[in-house]
Amino acid sequence: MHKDHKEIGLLRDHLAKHQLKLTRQREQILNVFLRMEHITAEQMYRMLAKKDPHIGLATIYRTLNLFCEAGLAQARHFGTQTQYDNISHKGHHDHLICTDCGKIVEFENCDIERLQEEVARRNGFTIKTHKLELYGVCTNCRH
Amino acid sequence: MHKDHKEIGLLRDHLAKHQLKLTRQREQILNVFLRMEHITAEQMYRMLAKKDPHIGLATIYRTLNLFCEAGLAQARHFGTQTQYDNISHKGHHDHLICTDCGKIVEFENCDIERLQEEVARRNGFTIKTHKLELYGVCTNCRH
DNA sequence: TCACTATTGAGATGGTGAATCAATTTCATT
DNA sequence: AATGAAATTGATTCACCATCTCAATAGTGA
Repeated sequence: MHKDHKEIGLLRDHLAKHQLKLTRQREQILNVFLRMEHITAEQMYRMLAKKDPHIGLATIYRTLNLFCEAGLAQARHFGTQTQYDNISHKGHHDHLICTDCGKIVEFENCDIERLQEEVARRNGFTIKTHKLELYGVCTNCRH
Repeated sequence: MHKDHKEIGLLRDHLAKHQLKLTRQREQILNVFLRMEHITAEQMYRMLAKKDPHIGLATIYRTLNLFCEAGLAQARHFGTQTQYDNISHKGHHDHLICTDCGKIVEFENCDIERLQEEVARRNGFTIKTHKLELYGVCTNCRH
């Protein structure tokens, strides 16, 4: 029993439930995906480029979207590209972003998280992940 | 003194500070922008299409990005397009998003806002805006 | 007004992600 | 193991959004 192969079970469940099939490509893409916190289709493509039978870019996209449907991944539009976040890795760091110099500070705040859960519960939601970005001006840029 | 022309001052400040110019196009685009809560470049283009001297799509994109730099707007990738949110209109509604059906619920929570200010202060930041999105599953989709 | 510089607009370009479809692979059933 | 229906793959094409290019134009400080 491997410690990091809980997710393949989740994937198998989803595949079985939707009459989909477990292919070599899906396994290979999952193996790479599980080791990353987040990845783009392009990055994944490059990482798998040296595999013996090539994996096409279209398959990468399809499979990452499949992971989203199976609840393993979550798509996030970042700049022009789509980041596929690994849900199991969610040591979610939130961000403070300086709109002047672009400096980014990561933070984590349990109180905020608790309040988020509360808001979600009041609205009947079960939170899987979140994104919190604070935009402002840092000390240096305030002159 | 017009009540809705505070933003043109902000824009002028930004332009002056960066040696940029106030053009007819920028004024027209601002006028439309100020009346919308959020808008895409494509929408803006269509709304200005009947103006006497045409405004090119490239200019729309450039100007909306300028507004972001000036702190009047905030870009948000939604689906395949980019939404430009009018910051002055946002009685900052944050979002609860169902990853299954796409349902979006807006909410506001003063306690969270207060904690955000605190985090920012501890890091030497002065917050201008923020973006908070909670992703999860809504009641209907949980079966 | 002048001169300098930023801006504009039409079109070309780039880049992401999805659609197509013939060939291939999976897997439940023999 | 073999079969065959159904899903998957991958090379390519396609659609779309946003940015870049560059000659012509317009704003601004003197």
